[in-house]
Amino acid sequence: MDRPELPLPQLHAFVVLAEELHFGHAATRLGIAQPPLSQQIRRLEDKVGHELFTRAPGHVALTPAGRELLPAARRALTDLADGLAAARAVGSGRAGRLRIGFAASLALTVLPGLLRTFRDQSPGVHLDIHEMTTAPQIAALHDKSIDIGLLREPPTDETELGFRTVLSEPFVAVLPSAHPLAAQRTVRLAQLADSPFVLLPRTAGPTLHDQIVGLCTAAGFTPRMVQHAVEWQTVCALVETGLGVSVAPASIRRIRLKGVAFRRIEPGTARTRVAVAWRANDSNPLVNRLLAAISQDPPNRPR
Amino acid sequence: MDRPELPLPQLHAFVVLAEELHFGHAATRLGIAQPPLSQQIRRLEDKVGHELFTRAPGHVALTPAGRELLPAARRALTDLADGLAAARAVGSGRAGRLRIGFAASLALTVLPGLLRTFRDQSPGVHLDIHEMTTAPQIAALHDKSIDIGLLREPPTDETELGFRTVLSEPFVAVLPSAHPLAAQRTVRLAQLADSPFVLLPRTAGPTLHDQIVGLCTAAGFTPRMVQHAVEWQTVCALVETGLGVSVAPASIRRIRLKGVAFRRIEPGTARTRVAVAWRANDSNPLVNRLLAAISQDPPNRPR
DNA sequence: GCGATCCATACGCCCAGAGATATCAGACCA
DNA sequence: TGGTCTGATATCTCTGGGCGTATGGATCGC
Repeated sequence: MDRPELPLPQLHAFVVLAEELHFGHAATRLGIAQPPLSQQIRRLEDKVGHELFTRAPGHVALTPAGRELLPAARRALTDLADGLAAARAVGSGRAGRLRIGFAASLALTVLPGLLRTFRDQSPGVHLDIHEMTTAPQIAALHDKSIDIGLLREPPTDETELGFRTVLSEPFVAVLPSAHPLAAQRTVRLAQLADSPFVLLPRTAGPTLHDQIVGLCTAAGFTPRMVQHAVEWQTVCALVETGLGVSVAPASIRRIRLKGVAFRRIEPGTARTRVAVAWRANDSNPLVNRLLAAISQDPPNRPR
Repeated sequence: MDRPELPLPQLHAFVVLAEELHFGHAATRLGIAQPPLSQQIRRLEDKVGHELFTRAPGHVALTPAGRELLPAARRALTDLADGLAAARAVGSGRAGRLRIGFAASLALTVLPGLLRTFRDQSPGVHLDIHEMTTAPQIAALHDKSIDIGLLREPPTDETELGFRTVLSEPFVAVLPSAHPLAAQRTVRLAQLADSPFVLLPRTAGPTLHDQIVGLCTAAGFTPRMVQHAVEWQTVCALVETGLGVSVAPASIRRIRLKGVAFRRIEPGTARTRVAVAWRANDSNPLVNRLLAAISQDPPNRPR
């Protein structure tokens, strides 16, 4: 690509004159006097090396060379105007694309409100949402395949990522309706000691997994795993079949299955945090806009 | 169309930097020092209103806004470079389009050589050739639907057109082979006084028509028209059928029909001129190139 | 900790070009 | 023939920006 030879102001004058075919009118449209316009055209013709207009008195017309240059000039000007507008829209966060990873358990709680709030504020922004568990979200943030993560139990050793807790919720026991404990309003964790467990695999989200196992350990037993499933939806389905019980964040109450009962765990002091995560050095203004949307409309309780 | 906000040199620098993603290398490619490049980018970012690159030490990358602007900038630059090259090619006569009207009788004589010469000199030029008689050529030159005319007997009262004679040729008698006069090597015009005539209609080319009729009148008779035809080819075909005789420019000897004889007219003083015609005020360089091609390769005798 | 690398900043030079006003020249019309 | 319209020319001003050199500051690798 060579260095540009034709200044844009002259091309603009050229295009306008080509439309008006009248120096006086074109100058008026350009907001300048007529002599400067004559100069602009003259300079442009000097650079092109050929006349672009024939000036018969009372009749200005394009030469073949001018006819050849006109569409290119027009395209260049509109391209730049459009490109500039688009760049400004993206730069100011009025448009663009934001890739969001989210934990499946949030699909029914924090995610809908967040998306609605953000879309209202930034209707021009395209949102790509990808369901993924915590660990893949961290990796995806690092390799820049997502810009925002909505995840559980953020790791504490991530210096390049920012985290902000958006929700703190207790745990619930997930029981088949037929389970004896389902008759109680609340459940103490130790009562689950003998039941087989269904949980997410540790690789999906080690922190949350360790937290749940830790709770059981504190209650005096080691949970006996019979099955792993990568989505809470699946966990509930497995519980429904009577395969086992589970312990899960309260959000999953939103998953309504006939044969599954959710029971508050006593004491309810242990809580799991849902956080939004982003690259600390991300200059994309949409990231900050989304964080602002979260602050403005905090989903601070499980609904 | 608004006045352009982004200077092209800055956009050029932007595009190069977006390709190199390295200020030093980009500056070298642009042939300038590094600080000026930093300034260019800075000024461009000021005008856009947003950063276009993230400058992490050792790692320059486009922002979303920059990614949005880049294709538009690239398109604009290539469009202008291409448009400028095309305009220069057209302006210098290396490319473009030339519309030529020509009399059908020249299709076998002056036209082929002229086209060959011109195409050799200006291979990039597209030639539109249109067969038409003299009067329509004059009209087409005036309304600019052709740029060049090749016609017979140019009118003398056309101030806005330029003419140059390219060929002066005698007349021949066109006879059926069976005609008694076909036995002679030459024919005196008065010998045709009793034969019916086939000619082009006067509207096709009044000057040539009047000239032929004038020759007959000078020879002491008024030709008796039995048929008009708008092409010499047709005239010859009609003569072949024995419908009549004709008087035509010698060029039409090139039309070879078994049953038609061409005979020199004695005395051969009367000649018809073939001229090239153009708009005197036409600034199209291709017109002058074509005129130059004619001067260089004069088709000065009927072949 | 010490260069090396890389980009930003500061400052100065200089010119192309965009703008204005005043004036001229040709064509056309009354 | 003189007025009008149109575009060109002449001349001046001013500023944006393109480029240079010198220097500062941050990060990285050894």
